[in-house]
Formats: sequence, C-alpha cells, structure tokens
Amino acid sequence: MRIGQLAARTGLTTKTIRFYESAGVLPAPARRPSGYRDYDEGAVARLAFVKAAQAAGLSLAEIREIITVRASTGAPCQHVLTLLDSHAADLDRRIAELTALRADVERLRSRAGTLDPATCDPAVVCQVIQADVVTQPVPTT
Amino acid sequence: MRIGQLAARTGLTTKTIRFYESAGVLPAPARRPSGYRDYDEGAVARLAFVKAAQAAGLSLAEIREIITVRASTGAPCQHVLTLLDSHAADLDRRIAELTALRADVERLRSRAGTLDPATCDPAVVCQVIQADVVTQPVPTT
DNA sequence: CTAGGGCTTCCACTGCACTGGAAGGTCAAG
DNA sequence: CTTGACCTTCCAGTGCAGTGGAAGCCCTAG
Repeated sequence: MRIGQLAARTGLTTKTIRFYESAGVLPAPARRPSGYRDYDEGAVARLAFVKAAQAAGLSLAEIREIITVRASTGAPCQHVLTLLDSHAADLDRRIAELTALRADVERLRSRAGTLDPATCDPAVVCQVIQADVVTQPVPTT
Repeated sequence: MRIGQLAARTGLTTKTIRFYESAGVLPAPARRPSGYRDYDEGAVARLAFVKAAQAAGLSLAEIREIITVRASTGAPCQHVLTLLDSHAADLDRRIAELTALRADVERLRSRAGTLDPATCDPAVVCQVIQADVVTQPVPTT
C-alpha cells in the first residue's frame, strides 16, 4: 500500500511516517517504479509497536534501540525489562517532584490570602511568590 | 557591579544573565563607558524573584508577564493568583497522567514474568510491550 | 490536455531555557 | 608591552517529536 493508506490505517500523518523512517523506527519500504513507497502489513504491525512503546513512555531513540537489539541478538526481553524499570524509577522521581511542586504552589496560593496588598513592597515584583524575601536596606558595602 | 560578579552572587552564568535580559525578565542595566553592563542591587533582587518564580514552575514568559503587569498596573496579585491556580490544575493533570503511566509500565513489567520467551512471536518486536497484539495470518484482502 | 490529488525530496521551524563558540574590545598586573 | 581575565556581540546548536512549506514528479478522470 502507499503511504497515504498506511497513514489512514494507523492514524498517523504521512509526514510522521516518513519521519519515523528517518528516525530508524520503521524500515525503509520497497519502492514502486514511480518512486512511491510501497508498504506491506509488517509496516502496520511495526507502527502499532511504536505506538504501544510510546504509550509506555519510551522515546523514539529507545524504541529504535529495542528494534536494533531484536534484529541483532534476538528477543530483547532483558533490555526491555531494564528499560521499563528505569522508566518506572524515572516516573517515580518525576511524580515526587511534581507533587512537591504542587504542594509549594498550594502553599504560595494559600499564603496569598494572608498578605495585605497594602504592604506590597515596591522593591519586590510580587510578594506572593517571593514572600520569604524581606527587602532590606541595601547593605553598605 | 559587572556581570561576572552578579553571576557569582546569584549562582547563574553570565550567559544566562544576558539571556534573561533578552528574554525580558531582567531590565537592561546601565553601561560603563567601556560598554560593560553595570548592575545595582536591584538586579540581584530581580534574579532572586525570577528564581523563586521558576521554582514555582512558572515559565520565563509567565514571569515576564507578571513583571509587565507589575510595572504597568501595579500589584499583579490577581494575575499571579490566576496563574498559580492554573498551574496547580496543570500539575494535577500531569501528576495524574504520570501516575497512570507508572501503573501501565508496572503492568507491562509484571506481565513480562508470565510470558515465555519461547512463545516469542517473530512478527512482533517485543511482546512485553505489545502483548495485546496477537499476530494473525495476514487478512486476505 | 488539464486539473487534482497523491507522492517525492529538502530545508526550516516549533517550544523551552539555555549553552557553545568565534571574533574582538577593555583593563589591571607583571 | 604583553598576557590573561573579563567583557562585548552575534550566530548556531542542544533535545524531542514532529510540522509546514516549496518545488516538482506520477497518475487518473473528465
């Protein structure tokens, strides 16, 4: 099939499919005499894999690596497990970071209620954000 | 003070400070006859604000906007509160997404234990990631 | 024969917050 | 006088996953 039909069947754009080929996650297909790309069912399966792996949070570089391992040393099980583990750890870290940030924002937000705009220090841009900064007379250096 | 000292006092690089000036979060300072930037204490305070706002998850564009509001219409309280609220909502969304993704990865990870590499389907790149795909004989279209 | 839709390549751009490097000016110490 | 640290500007690149557009070929229908 041509690239347009593959795009329709996978829900991607033709642009994205060509980009995936250049990124090494989709093998270069056969060409028709006209130069048009000619895909088989394998391309549909491959793009399904790429989508599934992306949904698991893997980058195109990681997906490409899994594919390479698969092609050279057979089943990439161990590689994939390691990858998933490190992604899980990564996600844990990021979730913890965002949760802490969320708490910080909440703290700022609620502190805003206790501040009187009248006490707003013109030397500071916004005391809601920077309430821990008390403007002091410039130290005589 | 010159840019190098400001950098030392704020823990930023001179590159970053010039970048902040071009990004509109730090006003252009006075210049010495030599052309060197000449900063006062206000620059230290401003950069502290930028850091605090960044720590609250605000982008440079948002920080610039707060500064602009502050300069034109006075205290940017309402603007800042709105911004913080929408950031909190944003964070909630992203935390939920990452948590769901974390659960997915865990599910894949644990499913890997139940799969026999011997049943590894060569038509699929990796069944750990794509276990829901059962390769079927290519439909005779 | 022409219009159109689909395809080809290549290059540039998006957003974000920087970072690197080149070419050259300034200033104080030795 | 020279060395070296520090400063200036401007341009380009980083990472990620695409997206946009231009110029031009292929193919079919009217």
